Amino acid sequence: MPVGRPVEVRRTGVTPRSQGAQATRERIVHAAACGFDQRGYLGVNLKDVVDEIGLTKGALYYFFPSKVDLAVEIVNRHSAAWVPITSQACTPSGDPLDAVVEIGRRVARSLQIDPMARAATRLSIERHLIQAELPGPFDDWIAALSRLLQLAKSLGHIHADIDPIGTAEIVVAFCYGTQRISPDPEDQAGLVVKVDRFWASLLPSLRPPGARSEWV
Amino acid sequence: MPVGRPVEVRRTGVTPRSQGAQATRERIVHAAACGFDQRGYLGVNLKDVVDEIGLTKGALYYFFPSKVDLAVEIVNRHSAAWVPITSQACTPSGDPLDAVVEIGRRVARSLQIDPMARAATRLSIERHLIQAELPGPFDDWIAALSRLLQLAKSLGHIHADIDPIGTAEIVVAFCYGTQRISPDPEDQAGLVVKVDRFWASLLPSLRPPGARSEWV
Amino acid sequence: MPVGRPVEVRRTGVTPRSQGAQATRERIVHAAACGFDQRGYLGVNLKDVVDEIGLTKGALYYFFPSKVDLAVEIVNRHSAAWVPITSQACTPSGDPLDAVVEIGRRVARSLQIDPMARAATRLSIERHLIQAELPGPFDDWIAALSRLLQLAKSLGHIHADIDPIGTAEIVVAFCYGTQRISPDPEDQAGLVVKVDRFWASLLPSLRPPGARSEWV
Amino acid sequence: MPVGRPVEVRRTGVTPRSQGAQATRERIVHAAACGFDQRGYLGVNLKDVVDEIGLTKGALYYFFPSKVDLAVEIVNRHSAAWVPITSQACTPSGDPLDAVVEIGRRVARSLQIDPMARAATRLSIERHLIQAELPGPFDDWIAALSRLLQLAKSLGHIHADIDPIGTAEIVVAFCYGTQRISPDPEDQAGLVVKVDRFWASLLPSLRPPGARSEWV
DNA sequence: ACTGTCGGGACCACCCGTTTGT
DNA sequence: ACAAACGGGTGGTCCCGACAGT
Repeated sequence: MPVGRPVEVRRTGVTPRSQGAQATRERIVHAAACGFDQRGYLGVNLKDVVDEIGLTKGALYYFFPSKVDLAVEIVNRHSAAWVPITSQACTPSGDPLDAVVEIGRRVARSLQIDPMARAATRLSIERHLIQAELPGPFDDWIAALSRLLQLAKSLGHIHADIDPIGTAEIVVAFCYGTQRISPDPEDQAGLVVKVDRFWASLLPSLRPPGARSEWV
Repeated sequence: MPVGRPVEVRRTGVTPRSQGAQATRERIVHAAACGFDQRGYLGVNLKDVVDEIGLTKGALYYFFPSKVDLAVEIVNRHSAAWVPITSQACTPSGDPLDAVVEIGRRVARSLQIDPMARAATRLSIERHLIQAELPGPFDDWIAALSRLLQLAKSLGHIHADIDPIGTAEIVVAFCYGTQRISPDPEDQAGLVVKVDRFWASLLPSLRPPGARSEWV
Repeated sequence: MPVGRPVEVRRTGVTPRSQGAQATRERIVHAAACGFDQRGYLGVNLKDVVDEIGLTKGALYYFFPSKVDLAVEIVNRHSAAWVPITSQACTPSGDPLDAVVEIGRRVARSLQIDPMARAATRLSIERHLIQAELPGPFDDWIAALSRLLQLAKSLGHIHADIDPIGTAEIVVAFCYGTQRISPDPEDQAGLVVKVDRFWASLLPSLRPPGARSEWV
Repeated sequence: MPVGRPVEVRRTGVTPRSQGAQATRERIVHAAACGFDQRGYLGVNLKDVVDEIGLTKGALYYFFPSKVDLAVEIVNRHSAAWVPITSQACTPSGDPLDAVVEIGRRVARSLQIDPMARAATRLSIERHLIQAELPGPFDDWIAALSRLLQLAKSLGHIHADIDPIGTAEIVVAFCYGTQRISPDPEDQAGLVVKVDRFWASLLPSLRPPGARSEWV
């Protein structure tokens, strides 16, 4: 129910602060996302979130009726943001294997630079601790990869005995594991680099002899 | 009255009466480990742990003065248990690459069947939420893999341009990610299978042309 | 909804709504002071304090993040309240010995009628049980008395061989001991009377022959 | 060292450890008394007491069914120990005023060197925190002083308008206050000195003109 | 008789998500 | 949008007791 709000506000002047209200809401979501990313759902307490941005609990509650609503908003927002990433590369033109790699790079970059993306994936994985219906993590990503790999297989770009779903899961698991295993949470700069290295190791065994692309 | 200690009360001479106490302590550690594995450090509350095994907070306090002591015990116990796993395969005899794969299988099996191992790795990764000095996760595992890969490289069993440390990190990240990403925490039965599939995908690109082993 | 604040909600312009809040805070401090006075720091449990004034633990936590904060507030408040008592009588005009007696009477009256004063002195003395930097008890009182006695000595109002500091300590020790030794904590009505009796016994031996004042 | 336990031990040999048992009991009482003296009844926890003397809670519980029993034992032991102090000086021979002073010195010395005495007085004063029937503090001391002062008055050794009970209370209050007010609990070495100084200040105003004794 | 192991249960300070009035 | 207050926990502490060894 917090979502709706007609943003058209439009002059009036009666609600002079609703302009800054959206910004405030944004700041709340961002601060909460940083917390969720680093300490998880249970590790975040709302007092710290609002203290960090100079607000009070009342202000937070004005925008989000509860803590779970905050989590839901972050996850939903992330799902929406990832739709283009996982879908746009699925064009029939071009090598589907290149699309697979490209999607991986985009996801890695997103996780690397966007605390919201990291928070959303973490919240998805911790969703059994949150009393709300949250989507599983990486579902659409795995689906997109599977489709592309299947396509590549039918085109003969990868070995016939490759399991698309299994391979997709390998990729996703590696990516998530790499992000979470980092000893220093701030040192996630190398995620894209590591993903590239991963592909460099994996691709040769996917491709049948003779195939070649700009990767590796 | 607890459960039925199956142990035959062997008179080893070591603390005769502590037999039942040790069993109790074991039950506490096990229950706590299951909780930490599934819900993380913050997601576990001690009341539930002791309720589950029919004890009281007082009993728990007798064995573990605090929650962090429980976590530390679990992590230390796991570190000790993994030493043989990560070290014994490093014999000079045999293909080091086989040793790498074998270690991975053992680790995977350990994570698959042993809640303590899962709890310990999770606690290590969450160690910034726990005020105690906890070792980083998988440190020794990565070290062992790196050494073996370096050895394999010097023996010419893998490509000359393979980065041992980077590859080791890939393996570990994949393994951890696979374990954590599972939608159903109980359905971790497939971990070993997935790891095998992972190796099947990765090994061909590591080996130089002509090399062959019983794997793949 | 708590009780009925009797205060007439004067629109002084200073923090309009904090009117009731200040009153609540006052009630908390007062109830806590009564507890500390009668049962000491460890003898007070916060639940009883808030129950007594019809509040909840949350309300207390809003004003005082911890029990020690409550103690610190009480001690600080008392220190501030005693400054005029121990300093205002130090005027050059008049007999310094009269000032000494007068200060003693005021302190006694304060301890007799003000639970906060009693609580503060008790907390100061128990300060090694409280993890906070608390001032020692009666420090300023002893200092003021010493100064006055020194002055009286230099004026020849008391014997030349009187030790100002030692005498000041005697007075203070007597006063504190009398307050604490009372079998019935409620029957502290006689403190001023006892202090007067004390002075009646002590003064004659302080004064050199021939000196006289309105006391005794 | 307190009273005089019959040390003759009872040959037999059937209870070989009862020798050390009494010593153990003594050590418990002593350690507890030190704790009660410094931190009060509530400030002492039995675990620390037994840890300090290398025992376990079970051992303590064997000797003292509960914490209050420990306190009661200490208070009773002290009461017995003080009987000679407060009574022996009441002989008709000699100046009763000297006896008053002498009693004060003995009490002061006892409080100064004997943690058990300090603990007992403190426990007596805190007796409303302890669910047990404990005697009030200093009762017999005040009674003895009152009697002596009354005698001195009837003998004309002190002013006719001196109130024996009131003066006794002054002395006791001063003594207790001095002991408790010390900033450093270990620095109670000066108690006897301070008491002497107190008498030096007080005695001249008690004695009628012309009286004299070895004091002051 | 004396001592230690193991465990019970109540309580406490503190924390924190939430809500109301303004 | 904030100040004020709620209330249900949570981890931790501690006094105590039941036995089991010596």
